[in-house]
Amino acid sequence: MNEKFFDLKKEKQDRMINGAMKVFALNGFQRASTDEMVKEAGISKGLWFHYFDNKIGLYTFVVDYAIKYMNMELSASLNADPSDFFATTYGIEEVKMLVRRSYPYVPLFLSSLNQENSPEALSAVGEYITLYRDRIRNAYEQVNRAIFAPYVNGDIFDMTVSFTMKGILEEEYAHEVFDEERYMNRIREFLEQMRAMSVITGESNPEGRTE
Amino acid sequence: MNEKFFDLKKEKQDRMINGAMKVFALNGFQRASTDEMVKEAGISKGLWFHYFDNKIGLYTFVVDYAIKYMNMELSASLNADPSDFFATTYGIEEVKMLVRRSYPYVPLFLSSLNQENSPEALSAVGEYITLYRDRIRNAYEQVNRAIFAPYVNGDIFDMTVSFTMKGILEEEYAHEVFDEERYMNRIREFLEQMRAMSVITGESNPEGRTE
Amino acid sequence: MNEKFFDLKKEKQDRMINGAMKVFALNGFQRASTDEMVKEAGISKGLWFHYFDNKIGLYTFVVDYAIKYMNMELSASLNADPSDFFATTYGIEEVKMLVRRSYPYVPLFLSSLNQENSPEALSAVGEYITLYRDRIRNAYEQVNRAIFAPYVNGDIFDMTVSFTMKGILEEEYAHEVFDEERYMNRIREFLEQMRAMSVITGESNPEGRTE
Amino acid sequence: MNEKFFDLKKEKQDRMINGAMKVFALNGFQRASTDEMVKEAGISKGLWFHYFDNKIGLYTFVVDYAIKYMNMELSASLNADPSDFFATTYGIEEVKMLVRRSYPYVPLFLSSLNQENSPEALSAVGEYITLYRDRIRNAYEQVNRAIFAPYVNGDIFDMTVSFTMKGILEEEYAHEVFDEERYMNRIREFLEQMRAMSVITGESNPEGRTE
DNA sequence: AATGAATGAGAATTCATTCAT
DNA sequence: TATGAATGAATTCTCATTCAT
Repeated sequence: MNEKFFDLKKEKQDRMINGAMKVFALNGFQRASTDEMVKEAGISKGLWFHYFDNKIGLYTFVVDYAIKYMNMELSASLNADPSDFFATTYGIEEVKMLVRRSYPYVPLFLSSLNQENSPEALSAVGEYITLYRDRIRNAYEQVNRAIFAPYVNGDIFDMTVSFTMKGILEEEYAHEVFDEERYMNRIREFLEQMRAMSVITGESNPEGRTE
Repeated sequence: MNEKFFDLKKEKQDRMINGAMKVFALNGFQRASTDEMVKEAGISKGLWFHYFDNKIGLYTFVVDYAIKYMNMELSASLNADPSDFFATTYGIEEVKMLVRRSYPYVPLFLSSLNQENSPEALSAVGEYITLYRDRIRNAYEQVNRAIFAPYVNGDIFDMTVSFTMKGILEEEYAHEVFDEERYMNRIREFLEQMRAMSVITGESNPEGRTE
Repeated sequence: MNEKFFDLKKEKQDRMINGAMKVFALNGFQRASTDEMVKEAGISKGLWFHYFDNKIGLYTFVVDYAIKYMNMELSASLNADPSDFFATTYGIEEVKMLVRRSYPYVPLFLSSLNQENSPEALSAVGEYITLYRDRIRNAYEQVNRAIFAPYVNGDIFDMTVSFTMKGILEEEYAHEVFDEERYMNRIREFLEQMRAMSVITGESNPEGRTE
Repeated sequence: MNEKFFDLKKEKQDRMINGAMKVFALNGFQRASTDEMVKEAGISKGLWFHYFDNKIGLYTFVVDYAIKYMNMELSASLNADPSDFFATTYGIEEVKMLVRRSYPYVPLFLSSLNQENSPEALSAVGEYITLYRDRIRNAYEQVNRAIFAPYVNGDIFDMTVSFTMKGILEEEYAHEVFDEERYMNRIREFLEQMRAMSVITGESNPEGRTE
């Protein structure tokens, strides 16, 4: 990409980033149409290719940007009790909602990366995704897993939570408009049920910030 | 479509169906390329359009076929304890694996229908999908939900199970080759943990066929 | 072409000839569709190519056939006063209607040859058309042109008659069904007016058979 | 169509219009090949579809253009004695030759519209053709038909003239190059003979501008 | 002789990318 | 910097022709 992109007015940069992210998130790499992105961003096609050599270059940039921004906000704004699994999980979703204010499609876009199956896109993007996964893993590092009942396998539990939340996110994004409150309610209810099912009675951390 | 398709040798029919299903499942309706399907099936492009008028016609046919076949096998081969949630769920996955023997991409294809976002594809296919959802709902009708702990909300629980299993399925299909044993192991472990977390102690149906 | 065509039952031969002629007449050489011809004739595509090597071969055969048949009927059934221009002209149209009974599209097909602009078709067919033109010219050989007023140039007059009759023919064929009576009425009225305009007063052959 | 077409250099617009008109005129709507038009116009296929959404869109545009241009020139440059049938007819042909200087295929194209038999093309184009027919009819409104001999039926006469002139036009366009002088000579000779045959002796308007 | 399944070159159309202005 | 006209390879679909049965 052309570094001069960053000399553009922030507002224009963001229009371009949001346009690209939206179209990529909704269609995947291959099916995403340059014309549509350009229309979303309100700029010309020529300019697009002036800053980003080609579609894969733009994709790479946007992946990088989304992940760096998300990771940054995780570091800046995630302030849940780091020892509590559910508070942490809920807090991460809160951060996603925060990010949505500036970049409405970052959460869906990050989620869509898992389904990407264009080999070209995958090979261009693998290392960035690792950055995000590591950051998330890091957020869970101080989680106290002693609260869980003995029959709870951590890996399976984590997988259950992450697949389900991914499903909820995608369902909510499929609506005409994304209803943030409704989304957070669904997440909260889900997490509460998961806590009730997994935490040893009497120890179920009552201060867990999931509400 | 041209009804003479059914006069073809079964093996050729299946090559065509599998080719179409694979490419549709992996790419979605729009991005799926006729050329690729044709190559997968080892036939000529012309023949494709001899039997199916156009891409959407083929898609409709394949959706119909996948769902009818899956529903048929559910009726013929699902013989788990119908009152046990986990046995039923596991049994359905066993049926999917059975279907895979003849049509390797039916499970992924059915799962992919949820993500389809081409309006053309959706409007052509809506009613068929309902048939499948109804059949699945029907399988759960006799499930005894009294075994669940009072803090277990049925809708949230079902959603958790279905999103997670969808996730596992897609992850396994993303591997070079689909390892059936590994897939069923993951499903079993997951369901066992869900049972352990949700069923009232002492009633946890010890005969539940999830192994 | 394959001479064995003539061993087929006459009725089948004619179905094939009529089917081809109709589709060629209505669409021209290039646009004429093999499928349509085959459907019109009620036979299989394979058989078509069994008797006629390819489209141009069939076209050549049909042109040849139409012209030979038309010329034969001109010789057999044209019995107007050969010295009278209008009687002869009208008589030729009567022969066309006669031919229509067996081969409904011969008249239109012959007329369409003038508009053919596919180079391939033209080069394959030139000599046959000459046969027809010569036969028509021959029919006019004994016409007495002394009856025409001095300001009537024969070439221009002939051209006027032939272009106008071609136009009428095509207009009538454009109707849902070809109305023979109506067609012959239009021809008669036209020829009568032409006679009134061109023949020297007082000599206007009152027995001229144009009705 | 894309209105920006009109921002192109006039010369390029005309190359595109002429290319399309030529290929449509010679082949009819269906058989007309985009590749051929593109080659005629010396531009790329992509550009074609950048300005005109699809083949029928281009066809509609070209019909509209040809008719508006022809009607405009009829209003601007037809200055024959409006009461004289032959002068008016000849004048219209002069206007066609004038139009040919800018758009060589307009006359043939307009003539070809009568033979169009693609339903798609016909339904897209019906109203435009009416505009042209009305304009022509309008040109004949002041014609004095009292000069004609009593045996001359106006409808049959008009039909004779129009079919014959259509025939001459198409014959001349069938030559390698269109010889304007030769064409106008044929038209003049034809009209003179028609006048001699139809106008009452002694009144034959001697100033009629057909020479 | 007869069928129609099968083929592949060619048609219209889309879309990432380039380039003159 | 910014535009959008221009390109051509790829895509969906058609059709004359071939070939196994």
